[in-house]
Amino acid sequence: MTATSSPHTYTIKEAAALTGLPASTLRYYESVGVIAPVGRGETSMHRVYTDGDMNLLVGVACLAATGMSVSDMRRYVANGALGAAAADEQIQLLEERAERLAAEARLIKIRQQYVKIKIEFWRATAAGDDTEVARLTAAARDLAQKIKPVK
Amino acid sequence: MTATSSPHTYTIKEAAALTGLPASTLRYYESVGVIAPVGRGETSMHRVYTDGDMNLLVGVACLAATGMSVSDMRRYVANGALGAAAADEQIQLLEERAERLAAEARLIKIRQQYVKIKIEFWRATAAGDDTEVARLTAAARDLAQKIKPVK
DNA sequence: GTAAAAACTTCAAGTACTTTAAGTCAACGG
DNA sequence: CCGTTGACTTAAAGTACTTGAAGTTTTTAC
Repeated sequence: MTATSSPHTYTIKEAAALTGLPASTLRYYESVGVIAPVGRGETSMHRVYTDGDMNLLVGVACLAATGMSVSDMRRYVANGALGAAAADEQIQLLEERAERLAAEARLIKIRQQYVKIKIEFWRATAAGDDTEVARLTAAARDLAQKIKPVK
Repeated sequence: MTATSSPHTYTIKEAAALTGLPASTLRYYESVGVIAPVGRGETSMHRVYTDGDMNLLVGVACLAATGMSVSDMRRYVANGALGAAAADEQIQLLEERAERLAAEARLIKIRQQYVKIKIEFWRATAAGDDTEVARLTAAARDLAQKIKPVK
């Protein structure tokens, strides 16, 4: 490795591009304590993101994408600093995410079926095929019944 | 119940599941005038969604999914652009929605993998298995790369 | 039947960003 | 050196839901 360090740093714009989070959201997460205050430029007030910051932020972006709340993200990140001691709680937070994702996947399948039926419905409507329109309307209604067992 | 009539109506919960919009959002859209006030039960105050309401709402859900603002949705619906006469446009919207749902399903699978890896990561951390921790850290990073382009 | 549970209602307050306003700082052309 | 362009800063206001509380109604279970 060359020399002491490759202290590669990123501007907020680069950090936004790499995490997929808007710059405004990065500032927001910092302001509400999801992440610790980021370092600033010597002369300017501009935020300077390190590789370590970027690693953390990529993880935070993933959690945000699973719908984790800001307060849970705050907990999760704080626990991350604690290391192995907090493993149990981390696992619990993650298992809640897994459950939510599974439920979401089930609903998406139903919606895909529903959208498919509706496309056929509008084609039949445009074609003036009243019989088919009635059949598809009933099919859509049947799909509603499938929702109940999902609970 | 005798089969004299098939009312083809939906509760707010069914409407929510089929449109993909939460019940609270359906009420909200009604309150801010994106959709006209929905019919109510004879004896109760409960909303009763007809097939016509559902067709409109599915269209609205498509618009919402593409990030259209509430004020634009209001104007769009008021213009009748989501009426029965606009079957072609409905189909166009629904096909975009089908694509979006497919993309969402893919994304959810990736997120499920990410959460799974993170759970394993914390289990390995708790067990002090440094080799496994390193492997899972790398796996999480690889997966993060897959998520970026989708967003 | 009656009684508990689940689903619905409104309204107010909360959440998670997002945008806007007003200003600072750094780089480039003239 | 000076002006202008553009990225950055904070703070406050705005947007689009979301949740909670308190109270009906409908469904379920005995």
